[in-house]
Amino acid sequence: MKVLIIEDDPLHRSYLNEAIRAALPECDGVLEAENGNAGERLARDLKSAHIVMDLQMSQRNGIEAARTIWKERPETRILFWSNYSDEAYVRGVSRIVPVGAVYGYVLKSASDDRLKLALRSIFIESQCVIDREVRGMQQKSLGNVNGFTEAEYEILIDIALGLTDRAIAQRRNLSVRSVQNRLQQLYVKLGVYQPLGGQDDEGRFNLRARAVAVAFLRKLLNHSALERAEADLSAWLARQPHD
Amino acid sequence: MKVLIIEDDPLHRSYLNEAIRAALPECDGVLEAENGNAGERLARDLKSAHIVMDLQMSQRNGIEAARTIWKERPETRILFWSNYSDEAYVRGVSRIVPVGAVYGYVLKSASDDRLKLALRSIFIESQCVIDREVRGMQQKSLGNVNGFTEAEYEILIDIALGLTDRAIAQRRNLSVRSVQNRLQQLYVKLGVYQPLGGQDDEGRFNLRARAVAVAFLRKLLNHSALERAEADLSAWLARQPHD
DNA sequence: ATCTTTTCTGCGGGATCCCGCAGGGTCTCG
DNA sequence: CGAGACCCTGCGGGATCCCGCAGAAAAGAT
Repeated sequence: MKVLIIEDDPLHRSYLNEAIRAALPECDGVLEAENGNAGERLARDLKSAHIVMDLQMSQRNGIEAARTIWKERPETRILFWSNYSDEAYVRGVSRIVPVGAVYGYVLKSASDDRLKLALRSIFIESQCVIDREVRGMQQKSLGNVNGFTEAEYEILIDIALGLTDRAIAQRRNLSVRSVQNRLQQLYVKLGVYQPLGGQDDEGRFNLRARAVAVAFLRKLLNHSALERAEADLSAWLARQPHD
Repeated sequence: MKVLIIEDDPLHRSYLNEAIRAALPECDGVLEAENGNAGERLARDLKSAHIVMDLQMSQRNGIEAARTIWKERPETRILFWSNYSDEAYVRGVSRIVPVGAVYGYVLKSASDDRLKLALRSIFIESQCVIDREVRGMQQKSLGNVNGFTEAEYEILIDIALGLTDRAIAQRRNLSVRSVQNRLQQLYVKLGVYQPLGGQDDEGRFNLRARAVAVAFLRKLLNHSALERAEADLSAWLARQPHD
């Protein structure tokens, strides 16, 4: 059994290496990659790898790497080991995990023991391990309580990218008016909507831009989510003949 | 001589601790704080501390901490030790460094020796040390070559926060038209402006929203910059009587 | 099959945004 | 002093956005 580490911070890499050797004595080889690209390559070469990776790497974001790895080999087991439990990350991960796949998500702030336990659970006992905090985020995200529909999240991304209503309608196969409906819905859920009564900060905010701002502040969006979205967008634009 | 470490990652903290003891034998005490708040408190208690800190901490952002520390004791020497050289960070730091202050900015990806050398330069020889990469960012940022004026940066932040033209005008003491002028300027510099000729992706983008998106993608803006801006904004809103 | 709920859609109008045009300030340089 | 460069400002108009209203279509429920 071999384990592949994908992590760009050297300190964290060597810490992980040690933890893996300690927690998994049956493991007979630990490989390291310092970014998503190298990680994908190594994962492709290895027959069936067990992977521990960071999200948020400079070269190629962890979620992208995981997506292509899982696309080629859906049975690969991946433990995400991240600093944050931003909704953007959690949503990004649960969007790409294949059905029935074994994976984990533990925070770097977790204790030594928790990490080792997660390693054993996932790689030996084939059991998913999701940190409490991350799990909470998932629930809040997927349950409709204070949670965002896939449609709402989608349109949030579209305006964050700077698309016009018309472009969004075209991209999502909707009428312009429907796009605007979803926008209104989004504004309400983000607490950005301005009831006409309050003369207080009337007209201070541009709803569209404000929605993006609070989404960022609430970590519903983050840099890597935006990068992924931008990549998707330009792929779509290239596929688009002309208007 | 005592040194204060402000850094939220335990691994990096202990690594720093070791590096400091190795590089500065004349140092007779190393204190650690795991977030900005605790760091500020410790800095206040110590007579005259030398500080090494991370930007990007969860509780209270490094730039905020540095600002209050320097406000109380401008002669404090601070070495910023960060993962990134985002323009947003570099600009944030150089905006708050007091005149004549001794400080440093080195990346975590730098070698062991570079870090130790920086420690000695700053704390012993009173000499500023700025990483090449960061320095490059500074130049590009401050020089007008592909760089952004303070005014442009300011308005970028305002639209990123979601303010309307009118609100911006009010806040910055300008007419609405002037705000719009600056916006146009900004659009041009961000490469977002759409010359009327090109029928290609005509009308695909909402310039205002798109500008914010590319600013984020180019790391001209990041989460912590937005957080600071939001705090400033709400302070200003509170100070505002009513329109 | 019928009723209900949700979502999609067109219409229309007021507010906002984007920006060309033109006039009036300040500052510098010759 | 005038010429030039720069920024600020008002005006006006076309495009876009925000959203109430109401009918049509789709998805579920009884």
